[in-house]
Amino acid sequence: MKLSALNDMQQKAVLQTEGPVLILAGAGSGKTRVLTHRIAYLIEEKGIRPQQILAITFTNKAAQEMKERVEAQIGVLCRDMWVSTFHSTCVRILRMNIDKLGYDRSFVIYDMDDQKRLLKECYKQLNIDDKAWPLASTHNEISSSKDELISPEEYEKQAGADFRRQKIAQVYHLYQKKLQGNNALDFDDLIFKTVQLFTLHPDVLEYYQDRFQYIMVDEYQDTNTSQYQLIRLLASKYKNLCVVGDDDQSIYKFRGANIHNILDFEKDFPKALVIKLEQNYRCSKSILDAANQVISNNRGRKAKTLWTDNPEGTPIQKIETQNEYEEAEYVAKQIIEEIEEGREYKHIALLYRTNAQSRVLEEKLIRANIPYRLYGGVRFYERKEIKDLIAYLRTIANPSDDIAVQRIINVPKRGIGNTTVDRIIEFAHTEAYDFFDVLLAADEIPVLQRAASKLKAFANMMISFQHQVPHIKLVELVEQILKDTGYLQELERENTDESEGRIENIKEFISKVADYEQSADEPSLSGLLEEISLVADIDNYNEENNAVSLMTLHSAKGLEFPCVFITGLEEGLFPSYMSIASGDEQDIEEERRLCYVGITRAEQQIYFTHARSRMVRGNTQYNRMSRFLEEIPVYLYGETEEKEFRPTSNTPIFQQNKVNIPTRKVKIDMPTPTHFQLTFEEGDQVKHKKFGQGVVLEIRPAGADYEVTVDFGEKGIKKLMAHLSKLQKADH
DNA sequence: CTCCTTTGTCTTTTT
DNA sequence: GACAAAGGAG
Repeated sequence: MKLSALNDMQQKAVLQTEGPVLILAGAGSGKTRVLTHRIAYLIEEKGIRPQQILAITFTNKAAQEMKERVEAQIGVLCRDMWVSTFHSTCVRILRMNIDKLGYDRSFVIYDMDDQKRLLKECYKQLNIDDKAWPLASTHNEISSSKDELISPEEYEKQAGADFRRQKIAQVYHLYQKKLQGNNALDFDDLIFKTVQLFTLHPDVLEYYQDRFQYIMVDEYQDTNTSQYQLIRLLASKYKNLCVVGDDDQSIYKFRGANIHNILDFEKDFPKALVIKLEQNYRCSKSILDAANQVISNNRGRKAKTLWTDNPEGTPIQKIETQNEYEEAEYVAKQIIEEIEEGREYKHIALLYRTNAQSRVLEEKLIRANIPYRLYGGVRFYERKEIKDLIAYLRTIANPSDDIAVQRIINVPKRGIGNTTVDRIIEFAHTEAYDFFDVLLAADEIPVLQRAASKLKAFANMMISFQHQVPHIKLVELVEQILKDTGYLQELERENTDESEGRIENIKEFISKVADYEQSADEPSLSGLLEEISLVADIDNYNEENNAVSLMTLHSAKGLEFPCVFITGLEEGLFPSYMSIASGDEQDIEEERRLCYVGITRAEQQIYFTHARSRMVRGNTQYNRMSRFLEEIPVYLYGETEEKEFRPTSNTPIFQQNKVNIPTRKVKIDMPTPTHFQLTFEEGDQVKHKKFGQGVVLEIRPAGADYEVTVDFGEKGIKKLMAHLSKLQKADH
């Protein structure tokens, strides 16, 4: 086995196979290489069997790559080696054992949307007003409690006399009861229930301890308490635990990530060997310097200095524009320049803090005929038509899944309205039936008499699908559903751009099902559903596809690109308004780490852009340049510190052509009028819905719209966006 | 029961 | 601006 390709520290990390090891791996320091070599070394030199190894990665994509790399290196397939994410690992364990916790082994996994629906149901049943108790915050509280391994009972105990927390405890209880009744787990349950399984059933724990004698965890800085406990339990017998992480890249606090897991590793595992990988192989010197300068403003870090032998490289670029449209135009123009100088599309990434920022960028890329691919945002499996189809599949796989049944009971329309559905829920609840069972017994229930025939027809159709499952292929099942329910027919009848897009998506879904059926070891309906619920969008990242990548800074973690644009570097956007307003320096520090992650994605070239004004949620904001850019010393920006970009009115690249986006249909509503036609001028009388009639004092262009100052007399002088507020010219 | 319009809230980030 | 929920008409 060749270790000569590794530096001293990397070799040390590979060779120390026994006992607890903490690898502090700076950005671009070759940690993936270390991990794959380590696994290969375990198998080849130490004679460890692949099935004794468990490696946890952050994404499915990373897992797959790591496995392939190991297999390529040792020339043997390792089918029994578990390389996967926390969630997938837990699902695998639970599928074998969850009956011990009173669930059925064919449980389904609820995504965010399902979770919210179920919560809403709880609200209804408990008579809780979602105005006074925002759904999102309740959901958040329950989710983070689960991350902290706090059960409903425990939560209630801790709530004490606190009214708010008592109320949430009530919801949490019911929510959990309903999940179990639907034979469903949410994301957080996957980990929580596995820990519970291990704590309540030591024999099961011991089985997995003996099986996984060598455990490795990547991106350890982003593990939360429940994940930590899971690993601690699994590793406690043999203690061959190797964790890899970088405290400077911890960016998932909002998801419960506990940075102390990595900061206190040596406390938890006293004899741990700590190895620091400090040589960066990825970034040019300028880029790394910039990143180091930014992150040096954080306190409470593990001491380390990331350095590189790489050349200085080209200076980093900082560009200011008037607004987000010009920012996007600059980016598009600059991408074209990069391409002309020989860069490939797939080597360019466009990063931003919030998903909402992608729209304007997409628009300009399309006009400039630049192929791109969008990751995140509205995910493929979250689209209405896809979720509908999945709900059908879920109903077939698990009729107890009330949320799925309710989603599709009247999609497409079969004359089963809200009133009927409410009555079914009511009845199911008082008599403790599954929603689906009520459908079958509808004609015996007085309040459902009128709808009974429709309900039974629906239920029978689902049952007949169920009977078919063992005999036909999954693809055929999906096609059968589309046909028998009339779903496809209805879309075809609509015949709009939108419905066409939906049909496209359905076709893509079918081909994904076919892919699954071909590639899976033992394809099954529940296996398909599981895969669907656990894939992240980034898992579909594909090098083959020669297109610019657009994604949030969070999604970019673990990836690298020769050329990176980070857009929207403005106070209030990045760092986010929330982190500034909280007044907690720790929140700013998390944003700064996110910035650090962003910068260190770049190998050769990085561009920072910020806009003086930007539309956020319908109104224009004026933001100062981000503090993070102030933290980068001037000399790194090259000769000209700040450049300003001014588009010329007829920049040739922005033709109105649409471009075909290769694989995924991206939802964009084009074209957005660049020049909104005003029907009035200064001095005219205009009408407004709320304020009535007024006189136009001033008109200023702002993005695609105009900012108009109007004197509404006693209602005051207002600044309005002409298009947005639908200002109309009025006669006297 | 369905379709259409209006209203209000919202967003940081995601397995 | 986007989307869901609520309200009103047929």
